[in-house]
Amino acid sequence: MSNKPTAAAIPGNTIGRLSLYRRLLQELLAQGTRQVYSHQLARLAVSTPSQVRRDLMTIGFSGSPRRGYTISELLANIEGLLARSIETSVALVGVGNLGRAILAYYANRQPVRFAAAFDRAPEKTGRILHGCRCYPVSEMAEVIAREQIHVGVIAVPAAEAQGVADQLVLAGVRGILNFAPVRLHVPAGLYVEHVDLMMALDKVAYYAHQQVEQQDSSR
Amino acid sequence: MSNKPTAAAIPGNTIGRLSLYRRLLQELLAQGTRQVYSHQLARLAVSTPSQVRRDLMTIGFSGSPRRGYTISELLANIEGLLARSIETSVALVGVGNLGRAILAYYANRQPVRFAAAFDRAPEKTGRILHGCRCYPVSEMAEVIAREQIHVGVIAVPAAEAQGVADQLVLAGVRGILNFAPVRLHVPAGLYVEHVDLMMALDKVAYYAHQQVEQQDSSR
DNA sequence: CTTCATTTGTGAAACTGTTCACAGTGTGAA
DNA sequence: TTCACACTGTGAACAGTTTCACAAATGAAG
Repeated sequence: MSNKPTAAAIPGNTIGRLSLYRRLLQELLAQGTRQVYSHQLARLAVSTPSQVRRDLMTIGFSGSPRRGYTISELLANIEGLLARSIETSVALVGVGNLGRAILAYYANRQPVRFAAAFDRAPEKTGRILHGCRCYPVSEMAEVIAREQIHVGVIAVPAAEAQGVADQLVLAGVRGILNFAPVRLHVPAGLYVEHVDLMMALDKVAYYAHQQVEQQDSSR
Repeated sequence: MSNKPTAAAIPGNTIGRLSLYRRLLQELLAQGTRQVYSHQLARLAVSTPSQVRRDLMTIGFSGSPRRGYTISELLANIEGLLARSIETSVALVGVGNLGRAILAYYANRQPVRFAAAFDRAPEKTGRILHGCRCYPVSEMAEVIAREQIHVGVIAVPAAEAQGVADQLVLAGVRGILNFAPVRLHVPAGLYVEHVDLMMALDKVAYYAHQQVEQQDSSR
């Protein structure tokens, strides 16, 4: 039986929170804490104890009553689950303002390796930024195959994003993180995560403004 | 009756999609299209016709059978709802790599006005970046009050984010867009949107890798 | 050894968001 | 003017997620 039943599909929200827990647990461990209760982790994550327990239950991790969860074990568990990221090499496409900021942001954070960057502009290629070599887009397929890259990060203008995505898919990438303000069409089964900055700001503006109105109307 | 019943709380997901529809509709209008069907908009948004119709129903907008939705009307409707953003001034805190990229990204996109930026480092203050003046953090309260800023964007290192959030709240901001990899604690009623780049990449890496495994196990 | 306080694990309820399916309707064609 | 079609609007089913509430387990204290 090579198929562990634990390996069922974990919902995206849960994966997101696990990523957060990992960071928090790393900090706690660095501070010398050994054990943690669901309510403590919940406070750090700005969540609820129930939610934390449910998430840990989802990944099949157990604590013990009265003692809580052993941080080192829990951390190992979560890292084993997610951060094959360690084994996952990533490619960045688009070395503009945003691309460079992304590179800087992820540089030297543990579980990520940017194995290559790509840009159309010749003056950007050939250099090494934050430990990541920049190639011309024409070499994308070749480099992605050679470096065993499974994830692509798109940080190009909206108009070029779909084309880049197509190239990435063709090159064999299995997941895409897209910063361009367009929805990407990809073959079924491929995973795409959109980070839509415009949408994010619109949401904040909407709710912030709504509050102002409620305040006004309650005079 | 000053309270329009339409003004009920619209769920965050819907607001997000409306933001997307707005962009798509703007493009369509620029191309000279006048009318659009739910299934067309759905294809552009990589969504479903049902979802589109439900969203427009949520904001109380009606089309007509066989004709679809009139783009100009729909756009006006959505903009009237969301993009009080036009009236909402925004402040950026943290003018590092990410902060500058954010500024560049939003600069000259219609419904956003970055009225001020703040940074601790003296060598960054006093300049004007992408049409946005940079002040020292000590002047935050004053500038935010003067410029009627209601939204703050946080792009500082994790360790400083909570402190900055507290200052923003104190200065009277009503919504926060947070790029720092920490969960912020704010008074109830204030809106916070987190853009967690680490989490986003973890999600992609997880699902991308899972795919690889499924492929392998199905030999 | 027993009791008590505390925390986990989890079935079930409640809630939220999405999709279905079809009645109703305006439109263009004849 | 009538007809048939292709669309919208929406109640209701469905799916997914979060929260509740409580039994079971554990360690500490007496």
